[in-house]
Amino acid sequence: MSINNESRERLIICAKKEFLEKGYEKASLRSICAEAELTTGAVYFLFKDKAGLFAAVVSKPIEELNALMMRHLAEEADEDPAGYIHVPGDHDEFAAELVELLYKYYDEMTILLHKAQGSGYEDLPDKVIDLLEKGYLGTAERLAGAAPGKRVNRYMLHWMTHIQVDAFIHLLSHERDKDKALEHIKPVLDMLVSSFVEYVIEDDK
Amino acid sequence: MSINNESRERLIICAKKEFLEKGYEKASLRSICAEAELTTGAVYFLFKDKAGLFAAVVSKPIEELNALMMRHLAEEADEDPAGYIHVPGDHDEFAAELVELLYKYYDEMTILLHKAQGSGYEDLPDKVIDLLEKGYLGTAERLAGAAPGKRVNRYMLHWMTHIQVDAFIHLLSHERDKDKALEHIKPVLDMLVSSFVEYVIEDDK
Amino acid sequence: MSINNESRERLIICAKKEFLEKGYEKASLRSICAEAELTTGAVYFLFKDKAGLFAAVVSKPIEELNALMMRHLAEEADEDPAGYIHVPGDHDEFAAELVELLYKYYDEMTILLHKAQGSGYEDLPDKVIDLLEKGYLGTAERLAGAAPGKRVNRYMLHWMTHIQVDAFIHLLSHERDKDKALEHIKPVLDMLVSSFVEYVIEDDK
Amino acid sequence: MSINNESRERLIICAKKEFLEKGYEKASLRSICAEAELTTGAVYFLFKDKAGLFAAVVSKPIEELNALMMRHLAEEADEDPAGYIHVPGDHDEFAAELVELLYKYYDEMTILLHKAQGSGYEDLPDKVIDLLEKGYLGTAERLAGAAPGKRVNRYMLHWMTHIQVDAFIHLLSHERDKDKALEHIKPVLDMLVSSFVEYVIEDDK
DNA sequence: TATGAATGAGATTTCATTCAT
DNA sequence: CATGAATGAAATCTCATTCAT
Repeated sequence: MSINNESRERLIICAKKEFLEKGYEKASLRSICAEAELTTGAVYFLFKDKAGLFAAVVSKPIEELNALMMRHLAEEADEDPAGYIHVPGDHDEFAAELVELLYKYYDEMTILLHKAQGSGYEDLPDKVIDLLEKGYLGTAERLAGAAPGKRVNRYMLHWMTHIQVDAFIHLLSHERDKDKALEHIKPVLDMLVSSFVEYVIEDDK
Repeated sequence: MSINNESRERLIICAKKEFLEKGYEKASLRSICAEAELTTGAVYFLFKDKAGLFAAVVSKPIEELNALMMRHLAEEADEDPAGYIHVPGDHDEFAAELVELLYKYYDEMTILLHKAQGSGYEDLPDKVIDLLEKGYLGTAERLAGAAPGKRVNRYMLHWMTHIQVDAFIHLLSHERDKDKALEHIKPVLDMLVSSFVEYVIEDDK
Repeated sequence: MSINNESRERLIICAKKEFLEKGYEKASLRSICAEAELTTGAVYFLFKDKAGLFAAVVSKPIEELNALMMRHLAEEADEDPAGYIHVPGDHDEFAAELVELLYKYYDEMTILLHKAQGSGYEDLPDKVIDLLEKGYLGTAERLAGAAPGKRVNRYMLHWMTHIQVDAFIHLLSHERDKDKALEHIKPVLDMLVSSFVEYVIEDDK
Repeated sequence: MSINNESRERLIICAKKEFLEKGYEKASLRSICAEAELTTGAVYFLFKDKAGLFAAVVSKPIEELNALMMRHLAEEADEDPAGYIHVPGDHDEFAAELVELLYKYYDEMTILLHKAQGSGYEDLPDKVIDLLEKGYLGTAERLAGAAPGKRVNRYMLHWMTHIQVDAFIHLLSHERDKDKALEHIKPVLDMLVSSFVEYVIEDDK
């Protein structure tokens, strides 16, 4: 890209710190710039505005997260519905990749999850949930279709998708160590997968 | 004394609206007062400051919530551990009361859950989780103690308490109708209670 | 006076404290009234306004001080000019009375001297100096008139009156104990009286 | 850099005027900025805050005053104690320099002496007195040591230092013309120097 | 006598943003 | 590529004062 990435990067690092401490709205461009030994004008030259600076901090993690989600969803669509018969450890691979990503961008994820109010990115979890829910809906319908007298409970589908996402958010908020995180997430996923079939697919009427 | 609470109440109503729209920090005393047709000075006379006004909006709901939690916890402590063997519909009574309360103070609860950043009340869910977790730990230990070769998985205990609380938050955020909410919450609770025994109580080592 | 002096007096006591701590301008009627367990309205009923409350705190000490000054000046006017020939201990009597008064109203005097900015009483020392200077001018002129080739240096007269007053202010600011104060003031007065003759009465041309 | 100090200087000039009129606390940034045809934000950019603006007004005079004091004290320390035997006109040189400085910064000095309450600079005279007193204590002790049966009266030392400083404050407050001021101060200094030896050095017990 | 309610004006400060250079 | 200067709007809060009751 540009020749002098130095100021840009210094600004991103300092912004990350400030956003993490104070949240998007309370973060002060002045403080960020003072820390980066630049003036506020530089932000407007390099990033257009405060929102642009925030985007520069979080966009790469978001893109990688999106890519991972899409791959996960595509794989799930290819799967045989029978695969949803619960086998403990099923989703370990995806979970491992996700955890890897989440902890690689620990600060950025923390900002996105807890410090993004007012930034236009505050609804990332909701977006992820929507995305996943659509994918899971296909699976659930195939499952329900294959069993007579069954149908999908849409509220439970949404909620279970929600707590699945929440499980990772919770993990990130409560466990700073990646390896311990991987240990924690296993029974959680088992529970989620097993409950999915039992509570999302309900008796017709 | 204060027979004439009119201004006070007008202020609370307008504040509720503003907090709901903009969140605690972005809420403007000026706007609130303009809407209530009073000057900002009136806020400082009637409530001490912005925080005091916020407290006036949310304190009653919080107190009632706390009282309900305490009662719930006390009842649970009295229960026979055998009671935890899952019978669908088990916790319906408590759930019903809780839903009743949550929807009675729908706006206030929404504010507390999503719009309280910076107010000193932002950690209400965490506090509730802590409270419940302590109560549930007792139950879980009695359960584990009664079964040989079992022990409590503390991370799962915390997480399951977390998603239980989250279940109600989710409900409030996604379903405006109280009766539908009651329908939604039933299978959720069933799942929670049943999974609790299975995943919180794990094999020793 | 009025039947119920209680509120009035409580207000005066609390006001004295507040003025002493914060000075006239920074003193807050609200704080004073809160401390006195009354409302601000009471001040306006009992004292007209903030200035009136201040006056109520300081007027008695001022009156007594004025009375003492007048007496001192009258006595001095009666004196034989020869009396100004310096005899150490000369003015001890007046000094003792003044010190007595100053320390009887220690708080009030402190307020008047250091905490009265903005109250309309900030120039008390100047007024006292003016008063004394007029009296001393008579004495000085009689003295100069009695000695050929001598005249009064007006600037020195003013300055010496100034430091005489200042001597008492200084005393009050640096010595809380009345008896020690009386010890300190003696050589000061000796110096002042002796220098008076020497420097206020100068050679003609 | 700052070739364009225009706003900064306009602000300082207007601030000086406002502080002189109303004192530090009552001075209004709004008024200052309105007069300077700038917004209050400019003050916060150019000086950090109200205190910073005040400092910008008075810091140079203070530094020069301090430098002069130090030089005076250093010279005095070098002097032969015998030098204290009173020769009228002794200290004229120092006095002349001091008066020069005081009248060069007439407005700033007036602000510092009478309008600085609340600014953190209100105790300038006390600081000067402390500084001088320490220097004079050395002189007084050498003097007392050289004469058998004599000792230093600390209260008189402090008070005489106080009135020395006060003499210049008095001068500044009562005489706007520098040359007349120089005339006035001469006999004052004579009196001070001569009384110093007589009243600060007292008989032992 | 005194209260409780409210005003209205003012205070300092902070912020994102702009723009000529 | 970045600075330095400045804006303008908004923020919370504090105060002396008033007045019907």
